[in-house]
Amino acid sequence: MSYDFINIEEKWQKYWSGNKVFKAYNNSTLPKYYVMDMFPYPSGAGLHVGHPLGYIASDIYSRFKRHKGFNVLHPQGYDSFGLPAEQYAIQTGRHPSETTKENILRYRKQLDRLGFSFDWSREIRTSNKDYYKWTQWMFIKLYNSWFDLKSNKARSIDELISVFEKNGNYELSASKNESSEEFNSKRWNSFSDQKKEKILLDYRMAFLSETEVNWCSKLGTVLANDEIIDGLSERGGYEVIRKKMTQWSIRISAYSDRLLSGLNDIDWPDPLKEMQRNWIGKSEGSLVKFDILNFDNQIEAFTTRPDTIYGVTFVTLAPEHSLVELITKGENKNSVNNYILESSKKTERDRMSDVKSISGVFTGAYALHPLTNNKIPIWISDYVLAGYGTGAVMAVPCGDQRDYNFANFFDLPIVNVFKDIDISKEAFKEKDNFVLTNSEELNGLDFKKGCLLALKKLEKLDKGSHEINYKLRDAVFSRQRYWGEPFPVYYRNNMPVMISEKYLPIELPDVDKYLPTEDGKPPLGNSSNWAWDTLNNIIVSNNLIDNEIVFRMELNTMPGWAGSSWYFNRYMDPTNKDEFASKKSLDYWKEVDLYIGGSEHATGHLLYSRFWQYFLYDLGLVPVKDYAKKLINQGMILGNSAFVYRLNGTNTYISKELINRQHVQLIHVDIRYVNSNDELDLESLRKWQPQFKEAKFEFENDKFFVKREVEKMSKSKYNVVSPDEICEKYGADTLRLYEMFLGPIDQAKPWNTAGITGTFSFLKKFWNLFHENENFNVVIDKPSSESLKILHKTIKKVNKDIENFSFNTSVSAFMICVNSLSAIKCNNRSVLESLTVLLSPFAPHICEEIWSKLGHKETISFVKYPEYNSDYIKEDNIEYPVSFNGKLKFKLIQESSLVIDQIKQNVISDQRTNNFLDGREIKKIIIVPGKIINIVC
RNA sequence: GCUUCGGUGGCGGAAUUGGUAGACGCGCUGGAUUCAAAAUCCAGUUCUGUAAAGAGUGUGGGUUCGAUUCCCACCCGAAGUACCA
Repeated sequence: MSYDFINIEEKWQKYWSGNKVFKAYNNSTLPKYYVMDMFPYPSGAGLHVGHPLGYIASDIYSRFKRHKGFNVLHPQGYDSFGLPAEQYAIQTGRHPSETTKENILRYRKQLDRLGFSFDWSREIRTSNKDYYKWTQWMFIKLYNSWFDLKSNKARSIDELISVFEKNGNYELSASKNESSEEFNSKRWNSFSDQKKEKILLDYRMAFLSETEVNWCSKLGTVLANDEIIDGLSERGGYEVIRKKMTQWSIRISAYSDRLLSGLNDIDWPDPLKEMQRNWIGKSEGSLVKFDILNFDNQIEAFTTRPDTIYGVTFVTLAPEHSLVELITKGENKNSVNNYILESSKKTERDRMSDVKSISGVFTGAYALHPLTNNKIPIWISDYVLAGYGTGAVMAVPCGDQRDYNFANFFDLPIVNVFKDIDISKEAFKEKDNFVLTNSEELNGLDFKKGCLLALKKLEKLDKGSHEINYKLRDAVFSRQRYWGEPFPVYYRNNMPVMISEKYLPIELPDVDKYLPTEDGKPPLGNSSNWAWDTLNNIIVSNNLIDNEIVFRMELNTMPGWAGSSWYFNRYMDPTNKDEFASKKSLDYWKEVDLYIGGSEHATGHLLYSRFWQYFLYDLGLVPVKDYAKKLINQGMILGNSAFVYRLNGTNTYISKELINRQHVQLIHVDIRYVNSNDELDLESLRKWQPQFKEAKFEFENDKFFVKREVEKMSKSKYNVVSPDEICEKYGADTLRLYEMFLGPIDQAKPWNTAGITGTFSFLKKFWNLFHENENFNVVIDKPSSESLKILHKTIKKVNKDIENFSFNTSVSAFMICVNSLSAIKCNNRSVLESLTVLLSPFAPHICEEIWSKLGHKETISFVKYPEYNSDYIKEDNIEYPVSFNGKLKFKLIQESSLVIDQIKQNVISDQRTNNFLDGREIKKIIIVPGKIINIVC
């Protein structure tokens, strides 16, 4: 009987889903374990072999935990709102919900084929109204909250209102938008409702404000910072400019500190934590206040180097700084305005590529040095970023290279505050190896002491304060797109009003066109039924808008990260109609124990979702702060692209070695037409694309070779390998094993189909262990000690490897095990049974088949996982000396204690140790519990 | 520039706290089986050398009886980030 993987896999996949084998229950006496994958975006292209890598790893771990007696939750769903579906809708006119459904169906089919143990009864889709109802609900919660800096948590807006009513906002310490207005309770109570609303909006966790946004006109929408790469849009690579727009934002910056310190408590990969730390960008320093000559206003500048305060020779403002207009005087007005205009025209990309050129203009105004009262000029320059710190810099040319360059370029004075340090060529940027000079009372101090004293002086004069600054910006939450969650918001008197939770979900309306309207309104502006009737509490026709009962709705939709920021909680109770998840289910599952996904989400989804969970936690809606205890980033599987060389301007292609400095272009060709020797099948190529039909080819030795290169797998590069082809040819079990065998889970690695024969023949050998001459043949006898040794070595290694997520080495261990067992022709039932259970997380179909052939009725998935017994392995007790330092150390292979005489004998008979002993006598033997033996001589 | 991670055969990659470097797989070579091929099985495969032997984990130093592993300097690669004051 040969290994018929096609039938076996089909049979068991049917069995598993038919019997709901992997359904997880919210009440169980078993300990819980929650394994989650980052849910996919169902794109039109389908899966390639790179996609399932993480799913296979998480599936192995889930199955392993099931064997270990855990109640495992292993769900899957779809992040189904998003731009690609909408782009497709724009091009074809088909409704995104239609194409999304199709794509999901195809994804599901492909996933099912790999034998995953997902509990599909818990599937969720972010674009389902039953789901986004709760996304909208949470948005309302954000809107109705403010952030209290004293208790460092989000609180209900009602509490803020009562604070205002009692004390005004003088004593309040809250995270808010820049608004200078201060009021006492009396004034607050005298404000109109609209005015109150306006003020409250500055404090809400979700707020509307005019902010500078990244506008991508090609995509017709704003983008978050993490959606921009090298100044171009991540999707499409289009130009992005800065633009002021009224937008919803989420006050994620309030959580900077907690998001940063929370990293210490979670088991996430270090590089990823580091990325989040950089993105949050904490820096500690001082806020320095500069009076302005002839004005009442002050310029606040953030600096990390208050010790160099005496080196300040000018102040630079960002062109967008709010004081620029006020302080610019007559003759400077023109040049300043021109400069502002020009820098606002620059795209992100221009600004970035323009880093080296120096530009700026003098405002004509002067600031006063806070300690010396010297007059120092105020300049503007776009090297100062409006979005960071206060948008103002106290320029210290001697200590900062940009200030240095700027001062030299515009011939501004430079004061050297570093004793005996040469700054004639460049600024001195170090924080060590200097003492201060030219700095009055700071003279002779180093960085640390200088900072302390400078700050103390500034504080005394009320000219400065200690300040911590973060790079993390509030997240823009509006998208001018169709395929996203609608806001549960209508506008009354131009102020946003939340629709009551009772009437959720606010369903996405149908539109004819998915592009923004011509007057720049988002696509929802194309809907004729997008108004809110406050009497009946329903969506009605736009014609009925009277601004008394019927009001216009918010036209923007939420960004992609809204739905993905809390989905892990929904899996716990996915069909709940009354809550996003019941308290009982939340308390039972608590958090994700293992989360697997790509590191490309480090500063997007993985930061937003942490924030979102913190927020829910503050409101007492979830029981844990951080939702994922452990996270693993799977590396990408790369494609092995093939190229042909085309002579420039011709339709002639030349084989790889014939280039000889001719001018050529590289053209991707489909890797299916290239064999493992990089030879191209020209006949198939000619049929593939018309340009090759009549093309000329120059051969070397009658063969045509292509150039190979490893790059990302993508349809457009013609290097995609589909899991379906592999399943057809070798089966899902082989694919699963091979993907794990390819290398460490977290490393990027190129796909190479040729290598798969190794894991395929391993499975055949495994199958043959149970079969002899076409018959299933295992015997019940006493297992040989040799077979037990082989088995238990493997059990030990595999258990350890799975716990360490070192799946590639456990596959190796299986291969060694099967080879060794077949070498000694072992067909002992108990040994092979244990091996089958051991292998089943990796190759579930074949193991399930064999399990049933062994006469078991239950599915293999819940059988107790084999544990190793050291008694079977013990043998060579001493390996070799470990270290020699007056003492000799021996490493033991087994923990079992040893007879001292045996050690002595071994030591003396071993030639290597004999050399070390050099004739000396063994005085004392110390056995250390940690497997090490010290021999003193 | 800064931060982080990495550099081991023809290739993907193994190697516990420093202890026989190259497990396992691919590829390659030879052999068996076959009319032949596929498949399968056996043997070999770091490099130099016929061999004996020697060299060898990016480079150069150091610690150590012993270094892929620890320390210092440098080179190269990948990822992230960047007028961040």
